[in-house]
Amino acid sequence: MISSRFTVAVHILALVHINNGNVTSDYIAASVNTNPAVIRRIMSMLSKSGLIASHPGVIGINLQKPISAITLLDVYRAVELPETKELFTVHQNTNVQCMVGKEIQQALETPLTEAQRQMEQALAHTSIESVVADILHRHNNEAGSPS
Amino acid sequence: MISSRFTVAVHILALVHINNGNVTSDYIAASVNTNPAVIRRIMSMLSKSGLIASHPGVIGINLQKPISAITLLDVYRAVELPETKELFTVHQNTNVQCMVGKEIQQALETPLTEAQRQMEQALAHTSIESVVADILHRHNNEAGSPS
DNA sequence: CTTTAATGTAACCAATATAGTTACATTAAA
DNA sequence: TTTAATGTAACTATATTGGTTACATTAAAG
Repeated sequence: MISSRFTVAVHILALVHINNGNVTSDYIAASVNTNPAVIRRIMSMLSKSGLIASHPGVIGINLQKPISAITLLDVYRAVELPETKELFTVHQNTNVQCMVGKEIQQALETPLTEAQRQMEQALAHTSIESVVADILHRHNNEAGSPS
Repeated sequence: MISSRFTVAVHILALVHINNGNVTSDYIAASVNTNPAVIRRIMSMLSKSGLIASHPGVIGINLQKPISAITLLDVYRAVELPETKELFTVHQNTNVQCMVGKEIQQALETPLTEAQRQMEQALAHTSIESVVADILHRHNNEAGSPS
């Protein structure tokens, strides 16, 4: 299972974009319903990946790329797998005296890498801009009369 | 990250197929290099999903479907997400007073479901039969002279 | 019938990941 | 100088994973 850091990070970026960067970690935390330190921890990961920039003592979070150029894949890579890069865990230290134990990792590499690639390509097809557009669209529809 | 139960389960099925079902959990554990109880725990999940059948006191594991009809997706679903079914964790209990907090889960559902679907479809393209064929192929190539 | 050996499963344990929480140093604006 | 925000560390609770031991159940072999 992929942790909720990912969707929280999308939440952060949506708020940053909608408010033109004028948001604090306290404000974001109130929307996410968690602790400001949790938000700042995820912000740190987004900063290290070059998606946002912020400064101590200064209100405001600056997107480092156009919102239309930030995809779900960028966010996923920023907050999940910051070092490992692999979606699937392949068991190691198998018995090389056995043919299956000797070859299983290599035999699985191609199909598992391809599965990960397909998932990542799907994430790459959606920008944060379109997620925000969907949020605004849903909000406007609900804000209208219920007739 | 997806746990190694998945690749261990593939390992189990490969050994079952290659040995025509005449394998014990001790034998499999020696190839995987783990404890027999770990193997039996995963076997239990494969049984509950209808992929294999076995019986106390009896050596032998019976595939319940043709090996060519068992895909990596079948195995993945059997040993991962036995109840939840969702690859991504979406944070809940967000602040509905905020537009983003109110709509974020719905806005993410389509792209995340699609990403999961793409990954699963990729897994569905590879059968255990083809994994075993790859193992045999690699084994035969290496077994030959190194010339 | 008895012995043997295998599966099915429960009960722990250690290690790790996740998310929440508190605290505080650093920084810059008012 | 005061205020307030970020950056980060430390600690905790919880859940997951994988390893381990133990044992009841079962069936085959002798």
